[in-house]
Amino acid sequence: MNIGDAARASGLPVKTVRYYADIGLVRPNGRSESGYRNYGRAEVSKLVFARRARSFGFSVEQTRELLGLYEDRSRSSADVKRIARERLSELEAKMQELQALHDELAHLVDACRGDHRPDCPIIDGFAGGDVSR
Amino acid sequence: MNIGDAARASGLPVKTVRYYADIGLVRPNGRSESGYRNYGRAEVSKLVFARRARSFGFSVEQTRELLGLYEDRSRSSADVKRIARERLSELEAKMQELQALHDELAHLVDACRGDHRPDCPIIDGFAGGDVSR
DNA sequence: ATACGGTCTCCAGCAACTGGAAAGTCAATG
DNA sequence: CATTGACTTTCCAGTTGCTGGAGACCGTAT
Repeated sequence: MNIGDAARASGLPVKTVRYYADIGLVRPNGRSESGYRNYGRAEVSKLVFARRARSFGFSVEQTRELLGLYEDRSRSSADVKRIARERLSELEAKMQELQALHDELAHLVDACRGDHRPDCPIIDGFAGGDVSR
Repeated sequence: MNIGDAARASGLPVKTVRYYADIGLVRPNGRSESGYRNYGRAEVSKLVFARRARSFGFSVEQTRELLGLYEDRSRSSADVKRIARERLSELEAKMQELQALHDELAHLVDACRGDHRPDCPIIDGFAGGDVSR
């Protein structure tokens, strides 16, 4: 599997897959005779996982840590569990914020009549939003 | 309200609030005699909104567009509604992906015994993940 | 009056890509 | 078998969105 196929399969741009190979986040399986990077199923899974993690604001280093669990079978599973739990609670917080943003926008769309009057309530709706972190 | 208070209220670093002022994303209400930026309730709401939008991968320009709706009362509300709807469906897609990432991790934590054996199923769980964008 | 924390501007650096150039690879077609 | 065109390689520069630090000014409190 060449880089282009891996990119398509993982939903990442080729450039990014190459970049991840360069920084050692997701290394290819190996190289072909002519120097082409080879990717297999496992690598594509890691790329998908990385894409998801990155898209929710986990840094490359945090993503590397999670992917590290994938690789390092000598790590104790209690350790693995602890790290995964930490990330899980971060994810849950993120989900709440995402819900808040969604609801805010949905409410505003709802309240807006959708005609051509310039006093769309979307404008005023923002002011009352939740201010907590 | 000085920049520090606005930062605290919005959950953003002072540096970032200043940066947003510099690029005109969220401008302060005005300046004090001595040049201090002034922020009010409306500006803080915009900062919160901007923080949320940014934290879910909306670019500064997309965020600016959404905040622009807030400002530009001369824009037709149909236009406003259309843009907001587009963003809403993006948000819903993001929520699904976030749920998938969460479930993946939660399942793995569940399956992991949490003892010190090195063959924690978290490792194997990754390989079977969803590969769609 | 002096200490302190907050604020100002400016400038440099970082993270994570992203785009473009120049050259090599590979499969298919004339 | 030559050549076309898509794909890949490396390298390097540019972009986005902050982030840290220096040096100076502001504002309140002892």
